[in-house]
Amino acid sequence: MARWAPDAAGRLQTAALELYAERGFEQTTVADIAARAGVTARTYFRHFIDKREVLFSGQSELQAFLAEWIETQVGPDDPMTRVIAGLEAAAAHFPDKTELSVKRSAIIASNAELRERELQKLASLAAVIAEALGRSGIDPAAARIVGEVGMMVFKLGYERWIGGDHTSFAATIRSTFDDLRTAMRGEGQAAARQSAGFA
Amino acid sequence: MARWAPDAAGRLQTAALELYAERGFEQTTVADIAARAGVTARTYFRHFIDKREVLFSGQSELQAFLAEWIETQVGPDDPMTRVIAGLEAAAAHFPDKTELSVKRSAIIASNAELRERELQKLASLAAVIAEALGRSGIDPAAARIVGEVGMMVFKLGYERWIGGDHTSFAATIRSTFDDLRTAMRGEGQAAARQSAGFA
DNA sequence: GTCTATATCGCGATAGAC
DNA sequence: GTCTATCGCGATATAGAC
Repeated sequence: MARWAPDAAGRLQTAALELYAERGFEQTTVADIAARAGVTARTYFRHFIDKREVLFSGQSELQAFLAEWIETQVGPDDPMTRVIAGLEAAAAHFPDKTELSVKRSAIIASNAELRERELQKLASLAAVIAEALGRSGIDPAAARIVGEVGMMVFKLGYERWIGGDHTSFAATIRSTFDDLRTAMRGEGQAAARQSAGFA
Repeated sequence: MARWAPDAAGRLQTAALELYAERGFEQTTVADIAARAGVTARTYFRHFIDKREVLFSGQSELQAFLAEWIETQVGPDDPMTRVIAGLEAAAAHFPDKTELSVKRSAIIASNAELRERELQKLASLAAVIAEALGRSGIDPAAARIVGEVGMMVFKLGYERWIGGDHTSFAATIRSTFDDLRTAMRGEGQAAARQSAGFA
């Protein structure tokens, strides 16, 4: 028999999610989490850099998938189209929406520090998209913008998906992007100004 | 004579900026900052919730200005146009780019915790824009999207302004938005797919 | 795994402003 | 007198060093 129970990281994640849900993030100490997972606080910090990070694994898989997808596409489509298609593909591979994922979102929403970490992860997603586009030969400034837009669509789409109805994540991404395009298009005054020679 | 030197908060901000620039954020303790400002660490925490917050005042003025501006506009322009115009107006009221503001940006860029806080402030800006639009009768979902876009334009524009050439902040905001519109419009494949019935 | 720095916050006291 | 800014002390937990 092994000296330690396997998958300490997994047990820590489960313990943390449970405790954060039960008592709230601030009322939970890292020592509590470690105890429930059957390890010491020191071991916790070997697996996760800080108290927040337990809730944000998975992010790196998404980033890797997207970067790979963006760089291996060969079509003549423009960067924005390519990134949104990549997000839809990634969304199709997402695990189903479970009670736990909803709970996780609620925990994050309830605490400022956790919301900050989530934003940092999203910023990192934007950077990954921009870098992948850059490696595909897209101009860096344009890549930066498209990375930000892609990230925003993912953020709003995820939010809608978790909070909402029963549509698939991929479909939610698509409709979010459509709504964004509509908002950007502008009507009346805006259209007039634009056709008057804006860019 | 007053019992305490006035403007403790201001002295704390100055001291913090100096020390963060001299030794770096992590190498500076709150006690150091307080000492240089002539108060105790306990007093520091009465003015700023945590070690990072000293670098992010000013944000609330921007938010108040924008909310006010958005709600008092009367033109028939669509929300996106209104928000960008508001950002340009706010940018026109910004203090000049000084050595200190550049230094402040460099400090923030050099530390992950500070970048997280900056993102949180920007998220709060997006929320403020969305709420102001909501109070102006705009549909909440559309307001949310426009808030996010406005925030992004501000973020990218500020970054370009601080990092770049000699253009005014307002002009930088405008050209950033133009670039965003160009990226969103999409060419070739994207245009074809769109006219094939996407939105 | 142990040791430690320090960020953060609660509490009670103090002194001047109004 | 009440209000407000500050101090000083003490406690706890995160996070990094050794």
